[in-house]
Amino acid sequence: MAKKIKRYLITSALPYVNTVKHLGNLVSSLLPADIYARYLRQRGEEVLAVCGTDDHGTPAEVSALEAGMPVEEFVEQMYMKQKEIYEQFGLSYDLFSRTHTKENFEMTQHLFLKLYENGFIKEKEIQTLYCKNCKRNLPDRFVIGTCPYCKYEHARGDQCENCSKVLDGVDLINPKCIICGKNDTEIKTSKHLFLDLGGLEEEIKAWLNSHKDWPKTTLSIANSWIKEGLKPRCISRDLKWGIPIPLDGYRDKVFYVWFDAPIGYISISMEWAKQQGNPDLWKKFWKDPETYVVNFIGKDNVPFHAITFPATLAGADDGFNLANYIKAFQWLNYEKQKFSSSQKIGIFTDTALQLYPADYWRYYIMKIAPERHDTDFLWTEFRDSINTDLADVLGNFVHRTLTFTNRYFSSDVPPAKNLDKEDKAILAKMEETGKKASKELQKLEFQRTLLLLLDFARECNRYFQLKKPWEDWKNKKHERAATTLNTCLQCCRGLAVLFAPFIPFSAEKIFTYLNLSEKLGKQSWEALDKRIPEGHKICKNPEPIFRKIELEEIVELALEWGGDSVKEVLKQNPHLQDKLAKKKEQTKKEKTTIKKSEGIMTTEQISFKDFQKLDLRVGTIVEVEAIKGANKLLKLIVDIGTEKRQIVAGIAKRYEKDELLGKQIVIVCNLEPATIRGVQSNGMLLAADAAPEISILVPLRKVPNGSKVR
RNA sequence: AGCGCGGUGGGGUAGCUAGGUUGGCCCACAGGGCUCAUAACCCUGGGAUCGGUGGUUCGAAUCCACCCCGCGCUACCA
Repeated sequence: MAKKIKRYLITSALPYVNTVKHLGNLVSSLLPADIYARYLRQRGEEVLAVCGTDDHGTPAEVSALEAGMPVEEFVEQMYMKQKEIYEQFGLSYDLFSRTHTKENFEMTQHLFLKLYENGFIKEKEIQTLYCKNCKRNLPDRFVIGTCPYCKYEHARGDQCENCSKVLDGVDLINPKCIICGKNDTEIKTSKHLFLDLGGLEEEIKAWLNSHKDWPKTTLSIANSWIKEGLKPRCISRDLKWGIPIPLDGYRDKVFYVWFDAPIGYISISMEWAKQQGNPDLWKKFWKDPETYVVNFIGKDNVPFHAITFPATLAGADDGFNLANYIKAFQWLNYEKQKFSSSQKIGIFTDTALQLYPADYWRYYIMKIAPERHDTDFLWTEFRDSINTDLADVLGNFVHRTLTFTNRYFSSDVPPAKNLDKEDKAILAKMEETGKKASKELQKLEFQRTLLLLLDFARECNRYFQLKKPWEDWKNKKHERAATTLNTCLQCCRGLAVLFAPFIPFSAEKIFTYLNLSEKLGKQSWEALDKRIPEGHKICKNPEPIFRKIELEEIVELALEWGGDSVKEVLKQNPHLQDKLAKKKEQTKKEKTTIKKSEGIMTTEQISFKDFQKLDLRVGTIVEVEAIKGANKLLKLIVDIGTEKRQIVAGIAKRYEKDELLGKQIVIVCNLEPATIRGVQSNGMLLAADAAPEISILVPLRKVPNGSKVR
């Protein structure tokens, strides 16, 4: 931190292109980067803030296949969509681009060749799978099959999620292509390229050690990688979608997505420079050591920003700046659950904008930003924060000041004469808040900054209340009331300046109502001694800045999108119960329809004979036991009449021992045995999979154990 | 199982890496005030054995040990 800072380069983790992102993605990298950038620009600093979509990798290809579109087109569309959403959120990047650009191709290939020249690229022959039917190589998750270790049948080509053993696609028993679902594969041997992280370990270690002030999240994850020792990582893939490898013998391969993605930060800066008409402009941000580089990321991204990307730059040895600060955020949960794109849990950025103004989201999620540990998005807290902090405290102070000025001083900023102790105190508090908050934000402490700002807003209300200008007016002490209101108007201006990075749209509104012509984006927190001149006309018809959120609204939203935090609210507000019941029914219906249309129903018919192959029988659960080392699995002993069967079921998350004991269930008796987590499973129970809910099928009436099911 | 994070009044949290006046803040709750304002704002109050046990210390929410509970990760999901 001792270095001289001339300018700032700010990066947000590049959002992956295949889906619309949720609030969790927003809070961990996109939004804080914007707030920081806005704050610095207000201070008059030279700032370059870049971001863009991460376009390559197999998930994009899979999504494109599902959508029935060429990858290129699909990715282009998703890029446009995401870009538009972020603009609506007020994210003020100097450029929001993507990684599928000419610039990124060039820079990625350039850095790779440097690494190659410097001896940090290793070649190794490995075996990979190829689907003869699709005529496609099957790296990583393009293939599933049975795990050779635990016999789990849906192990992926990179790892078995059941026993967590790291796999190679060729290890899988009965490997299947996920595109065509067929086992028409063959093993191919080919050479691949590896980034020799081990050779760069000392350099990375030293760099990490020189940054003890980084968030604990960043350091602990990075250090655990170091502790395990850095192994070579494969950076090539037998795919078409990606950046081609510029090396003989590898020209039919592309770079693995994690290699080219962070290089996007550089290439997007280059694109920006071109747009500025000065193609070399990016160099002062990336190559001048007096630039301060900050990465904003979620905790999953730490290895790439604290290990592999710096290793890439260090190994290329081409004068690129490494990050000076890596701000890693933990997870934002949604109503105590994990945000999940695949399971559609949580609020997504496009939906959010349809529900409430961007500033509402910006404010609340930064207020609860997971800076030190995971936090929860709760509808009830969302409403409380918006209503209390924004509407009551901030918005209402501004509104009462403006209204008073309009009514009693015919919209003129009244003169301030003979400032007393309290007048001076509140103005001093404003300047002090600016300085203190500035210090916090320079340390990237977002929540602490916000608390300081809010504290000042409360102080403003306290001041108004204490000075009672309405009383002064009635008692003909007009001059005194004038001084109070003048002071309040100065505070309104200060509040707008202070809150601007967090809620830019609303801050701008305040400036408009104050009828100020100066640029809000240029007002430094550390220069809050500027004053609106006496006699300045303010806007005549100010509206409340923030509309409050009704209780009913969030109850409905929680019902629609899920959320337990409103349960307590409902208990206390029985009149909302009816609404709940009706809505619930409706949602249920909708959900069922969705499931039906979404679920892939097979069109392939089977004969009755085929069906008869299944030996389904009723049994009673007589024993239940947790399986050590597995948090989803239970070992069940089921009495099926002729014998007691041991089966393993992945239901531990939803079922307790007591709920299961003595219940009759249906099991598949002639399923081939499997060993799961070291425990034999001789059959499978039937249950409806409505993730995350699991509902076990039971016979409606009691029947003898062993009864056949058909 | 390993790793990470957490367990603070009814809810949400700060503090805890540098241990020391009455454990801070927001919401909710109770009482009061005010009426300029979006039924807002202001004041006062009740309420916590700081997950448990043991230890270090003159002194621990804060350090150490063990244990219990929750969550997450171990997958290129922020």
